[in-house]
Amino acid sequence: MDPEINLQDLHPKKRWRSELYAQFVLAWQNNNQLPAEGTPEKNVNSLDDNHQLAVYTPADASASDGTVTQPPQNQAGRIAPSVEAYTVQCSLCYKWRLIPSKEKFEEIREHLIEQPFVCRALYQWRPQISCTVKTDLQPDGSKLWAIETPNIPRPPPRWKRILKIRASQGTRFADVYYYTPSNKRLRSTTEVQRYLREHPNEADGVDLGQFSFKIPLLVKEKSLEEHTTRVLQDGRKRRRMP
DNA sequence: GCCACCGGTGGC
DNA sequence: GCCACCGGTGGC
Repeated sequence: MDPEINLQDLHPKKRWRSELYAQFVLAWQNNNQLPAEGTPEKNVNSLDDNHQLAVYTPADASASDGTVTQPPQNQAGRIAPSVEAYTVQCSLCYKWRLIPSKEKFEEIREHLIEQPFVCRALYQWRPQISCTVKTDLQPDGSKLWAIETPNIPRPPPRWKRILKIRASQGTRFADVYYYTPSNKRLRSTTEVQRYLREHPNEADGVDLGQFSFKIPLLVKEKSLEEHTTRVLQDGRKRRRMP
């Protein structure tokens, strides 16, 4: 039986903040490490094969999203980074757990507030997992992290939600796009609205509430630790950091 | 000509 | 100041 935290005990604001720990890990300069096409990726430090984690890589992105076959380049020839892994922080022990797939991540994210993530939720993939197992990943200066908004709905069946990191860090660091079942790219709720109106055959059972164009908040690893510590101090002083 | 990408801006 | 939205444009 999973232990459960009592959300009622937390001040709403603190509760909100304490549940913010669904995060992307972004690989910033992974262009030198693109795995050969079709090669399963097993690069996650400190994990053994039993864990069978699939890390979200550029190669995976091209396979599952069908949107890119080559790393995109901007005018300067720089390769845009892409999301390398998805991780969620356990609401009990605060350790980071890698999520085996983007789809699973979206599933967790969708209900993160009502169902805070706990290590044991990964039981299906990692039978030995519990809060006593050491953290999957530690901020080590090699990655960029971005904090997701909790409770973003999963995209409708056959639709895909893509976070596209920009190659040049100008006004914003990423964009969210939705791809329709017929692979048309939409970039705002008004475009979604119009598309659904003009394609009633694809609009069945689909409504605007299922879409969110919110991009995650980019944070430096250092800030991430400070942020985490601060929230811990606010919310649960007696908990130990992983 | 198309479209992916990025910057600008208007509304809040 | 933030962010949702979309126009412009450069590369293909």
